[in-house]
Amino acid sequence: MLAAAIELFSEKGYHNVSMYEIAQKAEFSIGTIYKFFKNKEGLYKSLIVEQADRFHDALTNAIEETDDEIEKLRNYVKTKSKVFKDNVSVVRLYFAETRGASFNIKAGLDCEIRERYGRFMHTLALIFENGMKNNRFRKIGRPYDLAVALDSVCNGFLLLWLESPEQNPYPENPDVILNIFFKGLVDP
Amino acid sequence: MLAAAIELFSEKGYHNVSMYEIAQKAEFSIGTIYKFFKNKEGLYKSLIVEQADRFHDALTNAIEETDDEIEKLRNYVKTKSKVFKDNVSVVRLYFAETRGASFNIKAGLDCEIRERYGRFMHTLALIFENGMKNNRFRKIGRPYDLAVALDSVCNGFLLLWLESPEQNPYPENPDVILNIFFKGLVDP
DNA sequence: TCAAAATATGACGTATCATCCATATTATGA
DNA sequence: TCATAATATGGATGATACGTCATATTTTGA
Repeated sequence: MLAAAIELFSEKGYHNVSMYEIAQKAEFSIGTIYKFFKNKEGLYKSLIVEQADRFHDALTNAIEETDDEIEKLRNYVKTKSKVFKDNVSVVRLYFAETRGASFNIKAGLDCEIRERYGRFMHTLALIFENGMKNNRFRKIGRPYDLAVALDSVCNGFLLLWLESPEQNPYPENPDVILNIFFKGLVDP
Repeated sequence: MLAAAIELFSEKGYHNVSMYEIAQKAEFSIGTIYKFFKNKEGLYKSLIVEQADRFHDALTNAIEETDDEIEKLRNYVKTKSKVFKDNVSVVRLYFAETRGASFNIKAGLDCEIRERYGRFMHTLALIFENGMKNNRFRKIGRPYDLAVALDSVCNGFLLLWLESPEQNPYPENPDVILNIFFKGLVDP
């Protein structure tokens, strides 16, 4: 049932999907949906929160797999790629909620998702902070700024890939993305 | 009239704004709106395209103001900040259309806006390409990738700033962003 | 086997809106 | 000044869709 809703919301957007459509696709009746969810908004909300948590959990696990800061970042980029590629339809919704301005639901959802996203960003920032403390990284910016920057770049590439996967492949090698940060553009 | 629509769409989203509301705010009657625009979708479309063009024109001009590649990038970052700060409500819509998955309109608009965005991204990529040709920049990645990366980072910071302007100020100094690219994170 | 509980159904009440168009208002210019 | 053109208005209309609930179906267990 959630799967049907995800696919439809992802394809047409919250306001362009009717409960009738969802019921059809899920092979349930409308009434049954209302047994599981308070209303349409509740369905969407629980769907988004569940999926966002899945993403963040996977990313957090990837980071914690090793102690080496550079390897952590590599794992992060790789996992982000993998998880997103395996969940294309969810990614569209995830981006709509975390990156773009989501107008799907009047208010309230944004806060919850954004808060979780913010917490994860702090986890990411910690890698840069530690890397700077033990001199693996040069102090070229605030750790949180670097975390935002890295995540933004990954999202940028993922967005291109979403638009036209064959024309804009998400780099297989995480270093294509990381080198933008690791190697300076101008000579030191 | 466009101003009223922008504000409402930006605040509540396409589907949560009625023509009645727009008419009220614009101090016109509903019928008059239909004299100027074919329908609600037409209103939104012309509004978005016009604003996106304004943004891209301003950014293109900023880039063309100087011949120095580094200075071009500085102008880009600075102008992006300025234009966006002066048009907060529009930015939300612009992001929804170019960054997040826009579900406001069934189809067609995406293409037009995205295409313009893509064209601009090529302009930006040209700076990196030229900079590499004349050895101002090291060849740390494909020019187009670097353009996407820089734009994504700016967008990332702008998004934070949109969420809570006082807690996450968009860096006054463009080098805070550019140094992420200019200076390598790890020792060469 | 069958009655009672649990669950599923989908037609319907109600509300909202986009859009149209008959009418009213304003502008023009002779 | 007034007839005619141009423009503005907002109530009427029809379509869509959420959420309910009386009814139907299935499951349970005695």
